[in-house]
Amino acid sequence: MSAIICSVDVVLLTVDEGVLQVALLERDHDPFCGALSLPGGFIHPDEDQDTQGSAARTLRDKTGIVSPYLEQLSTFSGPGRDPRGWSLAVAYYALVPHVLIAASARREVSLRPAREARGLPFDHSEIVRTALQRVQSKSSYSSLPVYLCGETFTLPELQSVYEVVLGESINKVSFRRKMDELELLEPVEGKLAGKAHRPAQLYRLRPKFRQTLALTDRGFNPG
Amino acid sequence: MSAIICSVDVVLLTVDEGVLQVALLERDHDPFCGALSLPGGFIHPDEDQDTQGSAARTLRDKTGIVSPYLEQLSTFSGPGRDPRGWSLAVAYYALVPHVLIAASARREVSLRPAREARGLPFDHSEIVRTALQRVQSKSSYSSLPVYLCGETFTLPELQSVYEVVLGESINKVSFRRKMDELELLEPVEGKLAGKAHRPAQLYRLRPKFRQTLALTDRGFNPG
DNA sequence: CGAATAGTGTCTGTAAGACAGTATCTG
DNA sequence: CAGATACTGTCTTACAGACACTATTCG
Repeated sequence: MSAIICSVDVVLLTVDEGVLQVALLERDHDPFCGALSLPGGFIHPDEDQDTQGSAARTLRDKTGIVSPYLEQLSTFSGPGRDPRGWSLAVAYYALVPHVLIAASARREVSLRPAREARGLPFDHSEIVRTALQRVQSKSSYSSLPVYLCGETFTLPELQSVYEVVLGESINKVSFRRKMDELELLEPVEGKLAGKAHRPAQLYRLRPKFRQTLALTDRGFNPG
Repeated sequence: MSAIICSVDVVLLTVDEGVLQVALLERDHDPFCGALSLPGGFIHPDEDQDTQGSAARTLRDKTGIVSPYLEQLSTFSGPGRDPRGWSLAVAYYALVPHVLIAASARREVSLRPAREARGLPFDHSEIVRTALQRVQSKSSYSSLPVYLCGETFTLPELQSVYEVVLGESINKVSFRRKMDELELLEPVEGKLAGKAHRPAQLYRLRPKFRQTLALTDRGFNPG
């Protein structure tokens, strides 16, 4: 029961430029001073109600972002992941619309294509990989990707976010049928004018799904 | 970063008497001396390669069982869950066939119906609840329940285990079709004589699935 | 009107559920 | 042979995917 280094790390994901991006910060002290890494920090028992609180606090303090979606991913541990000694990190992942990052993220935050994140310090590359698997898997049978959209969005936008997350294209008719059955969305007045074509209907999350995922039995299958 | 109590807890599940059972131990010291609780213990940085190692060691030392399936569940934390102070427990769940418990479990191990586990010390009731949800959910689209069967088993036995875990009955034809498609099992010589009727074919896990789950797209649906 | 994107109607194929049949054991 | 359980053949139903059609905007 000697010294265990207890920390949290957050994989903050967003979709920009048609790609899943992960938020990284340049470390300002050793170990790995100067390297880009996940936002993370020590657990503060005096301050935090639990590790979820530690993650929310760390994310807010280091990136400026208060994420509407923050979920525990997994706990990583062992003698080798931190040169300072045996350590334990409870990892979380957050999903935020890109507009929120543009609006409130501190300038130090760097976005990098998440699937190309390699060579990060500690075991952060593995944590990012695990987060991507979880988000991809969970998106295949739930409404998780709506957290990557803003307040309002169109169905083609939402489908595109699903396709980016899942890494494969989805049948349009099936996608819309499924969205309809889930009764997840409600139309919002005001259309989104595209560039120079038929504008799409705007939708928003129904209030009852603000804090809950909608689940589907059979998933969004490629097509 | 003051003192954080770091431990692991294991939810050991098995199917007996047609019910999911959880293994509990009587605590022999405070806090909660005398109460039935999950097998758990402190992380030993000098000894453990990671928390998975801590969980395997704790399970072996306290129950005598070496589980073929042990997976991280979630991490529970906060100032209130342990009267000694701010604590963090990495929870794991293990699935073992009942014959293994009969063969190697220490006499102190008590099995209790898992869905009725309430009033356990710390937040162990919540941990058990979370484990049940995870196992149920994962069983609906994977071969997880085979770990609850012994080396060899019949299809009616396996289906019954699925039904116990999922809490609902499964269409027999669909179940067998699915098992066939997954190419998960191979027949074994020697039939299992039931009580007084047609004996069922014995099967075992194909070697390539010893360490891997088989996944299905659409799940085992009730019927 | 043409181009481009949004959205829909409908056919088809696939896979799951229901049901009823056959197979094989004990006493 | 009766009873009980194991296993299978096949029809029906439900849902996902394909495709082609209509709708609406801009220039």
